[in-house]
Amino acid sequence: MEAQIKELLVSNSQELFGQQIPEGLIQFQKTRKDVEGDLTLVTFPFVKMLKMSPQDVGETIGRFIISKIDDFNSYNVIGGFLNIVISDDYWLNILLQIDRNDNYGFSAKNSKPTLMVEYSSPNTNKPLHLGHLRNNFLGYSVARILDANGHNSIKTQIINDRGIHICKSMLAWERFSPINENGERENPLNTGVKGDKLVGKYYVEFDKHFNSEAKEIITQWESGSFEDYTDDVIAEFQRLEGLKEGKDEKSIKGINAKIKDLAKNQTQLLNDAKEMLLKWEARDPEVYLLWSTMNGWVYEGFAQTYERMGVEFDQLYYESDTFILGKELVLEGLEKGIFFKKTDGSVWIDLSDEGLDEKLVLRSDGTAVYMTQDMGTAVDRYKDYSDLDGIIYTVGNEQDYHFKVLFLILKKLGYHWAENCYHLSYGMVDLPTGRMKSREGTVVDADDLITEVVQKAKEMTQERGHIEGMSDDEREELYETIGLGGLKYYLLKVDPKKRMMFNPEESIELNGNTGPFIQYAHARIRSLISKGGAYIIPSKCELQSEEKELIKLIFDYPIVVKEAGLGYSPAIIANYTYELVKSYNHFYQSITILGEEDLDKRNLRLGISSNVARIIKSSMGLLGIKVPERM
RNA sequence: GGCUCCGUAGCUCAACUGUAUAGAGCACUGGAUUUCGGCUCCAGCGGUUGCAGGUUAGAAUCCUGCCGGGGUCACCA
Repeated sequence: MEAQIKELLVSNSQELFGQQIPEGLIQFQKTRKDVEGDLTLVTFPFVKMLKMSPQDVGETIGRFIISKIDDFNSYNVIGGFLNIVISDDYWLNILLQIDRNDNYGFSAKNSKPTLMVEYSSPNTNKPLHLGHLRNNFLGYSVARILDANGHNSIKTQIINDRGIHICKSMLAWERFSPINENGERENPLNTGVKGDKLVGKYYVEFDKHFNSEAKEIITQWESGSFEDYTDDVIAEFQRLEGLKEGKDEKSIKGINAKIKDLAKNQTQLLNDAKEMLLKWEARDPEVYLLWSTMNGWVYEGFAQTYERMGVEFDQLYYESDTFILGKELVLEGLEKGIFFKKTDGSVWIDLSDEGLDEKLVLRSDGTAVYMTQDMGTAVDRYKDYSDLDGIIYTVGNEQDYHFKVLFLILKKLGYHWAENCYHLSYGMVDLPTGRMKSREGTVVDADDLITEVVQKAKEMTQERGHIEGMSDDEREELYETIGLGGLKYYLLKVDPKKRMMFNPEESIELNGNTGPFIQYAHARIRSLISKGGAYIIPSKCELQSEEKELIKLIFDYPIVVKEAGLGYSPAIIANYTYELVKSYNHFYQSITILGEEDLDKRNLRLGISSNVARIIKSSMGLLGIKVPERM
């Protein structure tokens, strides 16, 4: 429609305005709700060139296109806005076409390049928390949105299964886990504790011992006892102590933190963990067995959580596999002169030309860091999928710098596809009390939260839901659908890029801009449809404003899907669906459907309702949210 | 401190690539059911879009400065 007007104006501009007008001048926008019209042309841009008032431009164009295009009924000009009213027949025809289109809103499958979406990628030594929920829901939804746009998405994650942090939990388990009467140490089976939670417990355990050992060392130093420590360390401690002289409380706090770091580095425990990492990289059988056993527990625990969350992965990557390739890439880059080696043997890249600084890519002891394995992983993925066009990394915005560097390194290594790598950087989830802090015990556990919202959904549904005649299994499934629907919607409705506030009470609300509100609308329409029976959309029928409003919204769906894909933003879908539902509820409240005696009108309203329900189901599906038939 | 992101109603969030009177939800106040599912709908209340300049016919949006907040600048991941 817009293209048609543009064409018409450009080709007739001599006749209309006595001069050629550039196409760029013709700008459309949506008509305001309180103004009559279906499409609005902005006339301000013409004013300067044509030396006409915005109103006159509007009148001229309005008169002209009304005479040329049959579907245009009338127009009005308000200031610099030309509002065009399109005929009811046109909208009816649109609805008819949409109704017939089974794949409405979606592009043809595999019509666009293959893209990989990485999300989740948790540490294997901590259970999943609220932040991971945003990450998982986001990544999974983006993958579905990309599929809807015709891409072939490969959902993946990188399992952080190696590194010093893993060795910490392993060491702690080996040292501090109690032995039961059967001579076994704690495991998920003999404790009944979920695997990821158990390993997480030992990571915390490590930290406890680690800190107390460091404290002892500081006490020792402060009492003037320095045997067992190198001159460097002693000198550094004394330098830091000296710095405290005459400083305010805040600075002293900072210096004390540095002293603590220094002491931590002297602990036996950390040394042992480091040694374990070296052994692991050398594939020491004993360490390897412990490692694979404990990781197995974690995976088992995570799998349960993913299952309940309703997310899945097509392909997994393990750092324990890719870090070696990363190391090879470092050697390669070293030969090419992209990286350089410091005297202690550590390898770096100098990015000062790019306005960044030097970045470590390999430790002096030859072990890999995060960057090393991320390089390896990326290259590995392109090896595995020859048609892979790009990778979308769903990772929090605290890693903006990391990805900037990673993509730059890949580019410097000569991988042209680095340009198609995109960091889907999302904001942190804050609690009303502030940021989640493990030390302060404010971390919201994913499993607990899900259980809580499902429980709440159960209470609410038992109170006022329509669940008579449902089996127990069906009921349980419904509670999951509503609880998780609310949680997902709550986390996805906000622009991913933005930091957001998680209010536990609000997240289980059922009114207003919430998942259950939308789910309810769907269930209500489905109930209506089943009572109303089949319908045929009439080719002629006068439209009421509520009906036309809905057809226009339905008509917007494909554009919304496209925009959500281009912006990697489920929030665009969520906000659209909410608008649609609000508009439908208004319609439902003010217009009789089944009681309507005029068959055409009844059919039309059923047709609109049916398509609204279909889009709710489809769009919520893109968010990974199920919608029930009854609730 | 350098780099970077953000400041919109009491609170949580919208506002496409600049455009008409900056919109929703929650909260608060008042209404609606001879009706198809009231987890609904309607109305009211609530704003100097952090501040000050600039660009533009037009700025929440673009530019500059300031104020306030987050993130990051690890041989952590």
